[in-house]
Amino acid sequence: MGETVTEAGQVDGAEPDLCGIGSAAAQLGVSIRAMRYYEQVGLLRPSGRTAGGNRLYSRRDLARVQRIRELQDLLGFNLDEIRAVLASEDLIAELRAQSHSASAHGERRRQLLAEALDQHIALLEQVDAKISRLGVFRSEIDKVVGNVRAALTRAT
Amino acid sequence: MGETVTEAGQVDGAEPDLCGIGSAAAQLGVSIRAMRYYEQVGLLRPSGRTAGGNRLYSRRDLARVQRIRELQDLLGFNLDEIRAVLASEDLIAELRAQSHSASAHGERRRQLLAEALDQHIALLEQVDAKISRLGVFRSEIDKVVGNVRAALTRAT
DNA sequence: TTGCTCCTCACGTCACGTGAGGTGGC
DNA sequence: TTGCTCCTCACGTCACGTGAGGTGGC
Repeated sequence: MGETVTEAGQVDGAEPDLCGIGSAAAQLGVSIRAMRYYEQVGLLRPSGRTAGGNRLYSRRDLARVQRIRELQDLLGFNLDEIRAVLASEDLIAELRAQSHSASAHGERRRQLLAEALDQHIALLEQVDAKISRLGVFRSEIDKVVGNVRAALTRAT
Repeated sequence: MGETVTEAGQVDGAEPDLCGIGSAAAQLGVSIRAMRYYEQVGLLRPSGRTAGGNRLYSRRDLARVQRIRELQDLLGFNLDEIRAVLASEDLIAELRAQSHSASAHGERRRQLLAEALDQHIALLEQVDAKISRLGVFRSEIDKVVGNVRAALTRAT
């Protein structure tokens, strides 16, 4: 891990806090294979590599993987759908980096922001729908639990 | 659909309200292939077949498929995990069918009920954990929406 | 030199999707 | 006879799991 970092793309030269694939996967609770697969399909790019070819991940990379897993686990999105969400988030971050006044095309910027807003509002609605369905499911299970508990007290 | 029903396993001879695989799949919003696959891996058994070999599903069969999809979509269970949950629910239904006093082994029955209760309480906890995670995720997305909205009002 | 972690193929698996070719009742 | 729905193989796909064989720094 003490190797020199190549192609980091870092602007400020101060310690970028990178870690290897094993440490990254352990911290996130995902498999090493999954990390490599996300890279293979173009969802994730490690911020650097060691001279020996080992992948190096920044905190932003780790946050990206976490977002991928949230969209998979909580909403059941496939990797193409996740790609679209991440593209929208990347766009927002990019538009925020260039200030409004500095941008040459203010109208184009406004339009892109509006699209990203719509996408995220749609996401919110999907989250709410899931929470609502889970509430219904919860009450079904709760009813079964109540019935079995009653049957048990009658049986003692 | 007007064919005679074989091997229905129905006790009371009155109209059992069976439907074909196409109608069943459409009602449930699942694919015909998925219905056949659940049968292939032993999760589902159509209540009957026509003389020509067409599958016939009862309301209980449809409810079973719905439960399979809930466990898949809402909790992300695989079919082995779902098999265990359904086995527990089947056991509860069976134990309820034979009344306590009629049962020869009351203690065995009590133990099986206790196990099924534990399983369903664990299920409840998993549902609650999912709802909680979704709440956190929701607030993250909500924050992004707020920020983008603010950027848009500044841009107008 | 010995472990340990990392690398790149590449085949296996789970839960289906998707034709291929054939049967059966209005 | 013509559609329509159903049937059984059987290969394809997505998101990885799992070795196979090799490299690289303490």
